[in-house]
Amino acid sequence: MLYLQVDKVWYMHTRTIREQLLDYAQTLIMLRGYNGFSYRDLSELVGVKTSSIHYYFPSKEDLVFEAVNVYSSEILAELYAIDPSQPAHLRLDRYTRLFSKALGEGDQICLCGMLAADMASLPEHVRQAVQSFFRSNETWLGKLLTEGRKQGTLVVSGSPEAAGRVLFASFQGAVIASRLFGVKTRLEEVTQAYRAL
Amino acid sequence: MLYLQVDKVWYMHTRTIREQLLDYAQTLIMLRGYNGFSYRDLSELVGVKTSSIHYYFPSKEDLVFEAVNVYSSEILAELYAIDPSQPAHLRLDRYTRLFSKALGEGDQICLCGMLAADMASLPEHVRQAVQSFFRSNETWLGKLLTEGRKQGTLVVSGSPEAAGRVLFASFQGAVIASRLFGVKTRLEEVTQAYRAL
DNA sequence: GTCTATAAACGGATAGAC
DNA sequence: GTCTATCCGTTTATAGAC
Repeated sequence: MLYLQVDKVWYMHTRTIREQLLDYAQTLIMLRGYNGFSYRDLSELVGVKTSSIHYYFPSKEDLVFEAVNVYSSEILAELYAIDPSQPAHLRLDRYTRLFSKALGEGDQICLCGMLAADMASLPEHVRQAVQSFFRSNETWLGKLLTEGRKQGTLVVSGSPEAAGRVLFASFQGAVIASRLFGVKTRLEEVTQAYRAL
Repeated sequence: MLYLQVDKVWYMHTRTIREQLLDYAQTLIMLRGYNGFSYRDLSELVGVKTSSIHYYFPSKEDLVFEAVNVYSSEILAELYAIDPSQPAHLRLDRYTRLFSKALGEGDQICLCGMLAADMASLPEHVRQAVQSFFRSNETWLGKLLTEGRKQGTLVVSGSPEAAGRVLFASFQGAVIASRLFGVKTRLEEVTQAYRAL
């Protein structure tokens, strides 16, 4: 739920049409990918005509660009909100739970993982937004692994940068496999593989 | 190149229309996903009308089902052809090179990884074919890691089954990231992360 | 802002001639 | 087997009234 300041007073805010459109667009991309949903799908979910959607997002590329930026901002905000003073292995558990939310009801995958798969259909500025999301996660995980090794709770080999990239790839692959097999355990198996005995 | 025995004689065989269709379908799926290509695309690539494609593959689901089965058979044949008497870490390098071929000219990802992302658009028997491919790879990698640990060349933690699943997920995620960033190093970083010092 | 109406191309699929 | 012709719903997008 969002709040808006108008005339120095805070009003509770029911989501605008624009917000609803972005929200459902995110869900549909995570479910079926960029080429797997249409303005008609959104139209039926939100209850406006497809021509009204073009008022907010002139083209589908505009819509997906804004959707990926909103998604990225929200996830990264949660990521950077993880208390850095916590032991590394506990922060890794927090990250795993954060990533698990992408699964939704078990039928979704990470929006940026999906768009990375659909990249051949997407314009350059969307690629850059997705790359930015990947890099932020990879860097964060790389630092986490370095501290975990120092603290003796996580097992890492090689450079922290490369290890962060590999770990993020594992999570992306794991969430895809998790949905494919209809199980929730795949993400935790990734975490488990990095835990020191 | 295929060879066919006709009247006790081996003739070199130019690919049939059917074979070309399956071949290009595989490429298009690896490029753009199930919802990202059409019978028209195939029609222009092979040089037959779209109605002729329906002669071989009545529906698009028939086409993708056969494509995933051909792809799976070919990759698994190469996988099982890897000499089991070789040291585990060398077999892992062979696997990495095998998986790298999915990248093509750098613009493709693994067909089964792509279809796993597109799974919400696909029928149940395609899901089972993709699951089967995942399981075969995961099992093979799990055994490999077990032997690598025994031989002291690979670093693994936890059960071999779970480790195989995590490693396969890493490869799937790595090939997606590899294409996203236009680099070829991501797959090797995965291998590197499992190598004992 | 939202609608109706419409455009123009594309989607998978079928019938029937050759 | 391959084609022409066609069906009919879908898709993204625009123009213009309200």
